[in-house]
Amino acid sequence: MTSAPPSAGQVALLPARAPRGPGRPKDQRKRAAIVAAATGLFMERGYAEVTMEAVAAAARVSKMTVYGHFRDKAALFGAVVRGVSDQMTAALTGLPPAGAETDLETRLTAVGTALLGMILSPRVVAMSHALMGMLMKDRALAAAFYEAGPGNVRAVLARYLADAAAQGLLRLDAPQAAADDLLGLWEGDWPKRIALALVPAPSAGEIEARARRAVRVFLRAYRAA
Amino acid sequence: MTSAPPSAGQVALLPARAPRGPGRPKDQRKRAAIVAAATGLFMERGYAEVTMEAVAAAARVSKMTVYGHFRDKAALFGAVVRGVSDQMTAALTGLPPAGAETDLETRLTAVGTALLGMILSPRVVAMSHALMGMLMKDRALAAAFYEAGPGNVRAVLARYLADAAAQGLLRLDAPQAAADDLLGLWEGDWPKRIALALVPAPSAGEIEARARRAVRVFLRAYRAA
DNA sequence: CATATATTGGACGCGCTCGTATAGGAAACA
DNA sequence: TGTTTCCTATACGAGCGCGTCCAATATATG
Repeated sequence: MTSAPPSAGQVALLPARAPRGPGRPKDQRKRAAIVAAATGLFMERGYAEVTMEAVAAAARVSKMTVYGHFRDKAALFGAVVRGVSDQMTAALTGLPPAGAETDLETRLTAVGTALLGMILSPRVVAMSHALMGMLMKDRALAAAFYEAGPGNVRAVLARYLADAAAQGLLRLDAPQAAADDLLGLWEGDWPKRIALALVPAPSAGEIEARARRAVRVFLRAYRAA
Repeated sequence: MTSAPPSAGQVALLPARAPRGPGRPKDQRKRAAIVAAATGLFMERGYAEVTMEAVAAAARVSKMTVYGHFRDKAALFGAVVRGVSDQMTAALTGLPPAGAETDLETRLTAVGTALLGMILSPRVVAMSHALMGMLMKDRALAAAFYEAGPGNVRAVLARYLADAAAQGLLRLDAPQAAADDLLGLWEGDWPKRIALALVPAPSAGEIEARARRAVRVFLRAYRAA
């Protein structure tokens, strides 16, 4: 097949085993460089359009080194997915200023601004699209990624809203559904339009304006009476 | 390149010129069969994963006939995009029961149910994803498709909401933005989860329930006081 | 009927990419 | 120092899909 669906074999983790053998150990920085280069390329071109030679060149490494670290293209892609998932979770856990000292509208706007700042970057949009393209062929990996990525965002946001409801700031039946609604309002069809390059990359100001507007609409529907 | 980005050359329209030359004219039914087969295949597999031979076989036609109707793979894809766009517009123009005799909530729920019934079909989800994959490489074609597809949906819905506002049923500043909100609430991240096969194809009941819930939230935010 | 074009089926060249093989040099252990 | 393993560079086999060529046949027009 010209561009086979990656079954994305077992991902080789970075700190797997200590270099306990004799002889020269594998250079983990080269490995990181390979993953970084592959991530960038997969992000902006998609799986099929990226050749292993291009990855090697971008990582300034011999192609054989790439195959030394990863059995095949699918395994490399698996490592990329893993890395992106980890990045997503890490980026989000630090975000929400859980304190209730400031206005809920202000806090939600801040969260939305940060989130959209990540999600609406053209590179990230392109990547998540390419990513989904491959994940659609591997349900197990897809589930793992969704849990670590979008699913985690949903869960964190749902907890956040549930807390606010517990404090009497919101009136909502299902936090999960409300989180869905807020995310839907935040995103709209901007990802589509950005992916198709119908609009330029949104500025920080535009992003904050969109986050704020969506929060206002959301609160009109969910604010406690 | 193994799977080149389709620049999607000029699309050959169906009723272009009458068969005014001497000799045997091209069989337009074969052409239609080719486009239909290609649409189905591109929908469920994506551009790179579909071979011209597969298209020919699915259309029960010789490969040479395919190349007789379309210069190359990109041109065939362009025809597919064109056809899908036309289908979308056609399907939507007949939808909204513009009469104001029934409840606005009921009417919007009906529109949303019909829309989601189209959009959330796993085949359509997969197709729109594959479609975007190629369109991301051809801005002109992307714009044309967006205008005919999602953009048109937005525009129609915005007009619909503006009408309702003119009748005093809604209170909204920007119909376009409100339409965005409603669409965002309708979709949520269901397309993502369906694309990744994390949830089975939604039943008609689930679709209507989702449409109704989203409309209720929307109206809480936008209903006239 | 004569003519021009469409369609078929098979075969094939071309270019591309994956993944492997090989050999020499580099770097980390003991 | 010696040994083991890694890294590089290059070449190469194998497979695959695009697009073309060809000879034979079918089907429309004038």
